[in-house]
Amino acid sequence: MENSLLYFFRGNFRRNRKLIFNICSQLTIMERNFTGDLRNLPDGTNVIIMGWAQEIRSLKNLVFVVIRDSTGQVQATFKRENFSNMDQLSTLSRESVIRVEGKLNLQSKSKAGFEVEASSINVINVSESPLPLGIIDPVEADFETRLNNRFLDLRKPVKGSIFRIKSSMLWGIREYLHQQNFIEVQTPKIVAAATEGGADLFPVEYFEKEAYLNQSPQLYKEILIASGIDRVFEVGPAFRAEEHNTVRHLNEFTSVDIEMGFSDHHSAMSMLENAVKKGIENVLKTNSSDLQALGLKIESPKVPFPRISYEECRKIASSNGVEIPFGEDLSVEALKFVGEKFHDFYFIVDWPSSLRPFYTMPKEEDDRYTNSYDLQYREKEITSGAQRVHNPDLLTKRFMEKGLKPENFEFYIKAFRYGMPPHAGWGLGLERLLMILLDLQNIREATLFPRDRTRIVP
RNA sequence: GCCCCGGUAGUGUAGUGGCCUAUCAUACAGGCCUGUCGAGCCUGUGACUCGGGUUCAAAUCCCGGCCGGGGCGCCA
Repeated sequence: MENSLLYFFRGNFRRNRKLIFNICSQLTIMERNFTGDLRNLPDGTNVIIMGWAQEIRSLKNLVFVVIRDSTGQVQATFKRENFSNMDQLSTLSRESVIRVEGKLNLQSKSKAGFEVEASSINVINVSESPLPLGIIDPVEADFETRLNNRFLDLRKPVKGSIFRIKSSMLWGIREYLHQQNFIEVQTPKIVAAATEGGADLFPVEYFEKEAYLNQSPQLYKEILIASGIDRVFEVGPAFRAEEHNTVRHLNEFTSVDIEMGFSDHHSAMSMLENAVKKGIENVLKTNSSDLQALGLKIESPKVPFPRISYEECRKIASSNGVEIPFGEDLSVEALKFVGEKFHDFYFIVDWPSSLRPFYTMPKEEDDRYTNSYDLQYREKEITSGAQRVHNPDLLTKRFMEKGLKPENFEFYIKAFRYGMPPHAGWGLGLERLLMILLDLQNIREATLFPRDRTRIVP
């Protein structure tokens, strides 16, 4: 890897020796101004802008170049009277990386009200043309074209906003969990056993053994409860080999998981609604310009979120003419009726045992139901959680009821035999939450490089 | 896994058997224009997913492949 990089530089060096000398000296000696800071500098300041040539408009004695960097954009004006090398600009292509030096003009006639009166330009790296995808073209490309050229797609400021928001939302959630004495952990993604059965796992060749990509950190975070760490959370990839083809499923997504010892589903739900609230509040605090760019007005959700039982949902569906037999999952159609009644966030609690995995704690008073919950936003499921079974005998029984062989999970059950506290937790789909927060129509919009039924490149 | 739909210049589209030498916009190349800012005007380059079939004639109809989109199921 390092060698190939070296050869790349050597090759380029030979071809563009002069250019590289030029760039290196500039990058190290000179400071760089961000376009987002220009407004606050004194008029006439000498500035250096580095970024992409977003737009080039040339008139006879005048060329305008709009430069975009990570903080915004600015127009650089080249006048024949104070810029000798106008011919240099005729070859400039859109999206080339450039460095422009000039004087800041805060009284400019441009619409932005400020511009840079350019005195020099260096083309640091040329962009080929035509572009596979226009950054500022009035026609929006198909999503497939955009994903195939994702690095260009992400140059559009609104696309960047999505991922800045994703980052601060996660930051807010992390901060909250830290305050609540959780520690962040990393568990294996290459595993031997299925979490909840073997159907939807990606097999991987692991030397002489068969292994899988983990669909959830569930078993490992429970084992950590037996380790005495007590409160853990993990942010990591989860892999599902389901052949779904929808706007809200990915085959690789980011799961935010927590598990807490000496705890039940009620305190886990409280932790969840507060984590979501803090994540959103951190977005409100840090991303006002991104939200503005996306044309969104968002409010912090009120906690606690409503709790609605599975049985109530069935009744709501039934009163709208949709019958869900006991023990069957609530269909999208049914959830739409529930979502009409409880918009925004709400919990569906007390799911039947038949719909929940083996590790879910049955209700003491009626074991047809469980101490489980889903966090919903209208008809969309964001999070699934529950109090877990902590008694090893009950756990073994539940394995068998689900048609799973307890001996395949010996490494897991063993952790329950030597003192396992009662515990509860949840797993939250980060992209789903972002999708809901930003009203994105496709979960792939909330993913830099989505992995779906057919896409593994780029 | 099931059902429905689509594939035309770099990008996005119009075109449902002959009027297609394939529309329009944008991008791209060249030219004009002293301040543009969705700049404007002129000129130019550039495309029917692949294979087979039907027909005097196929972008258009039929079959298959490949690629993609949407819905459901399942899930986060």
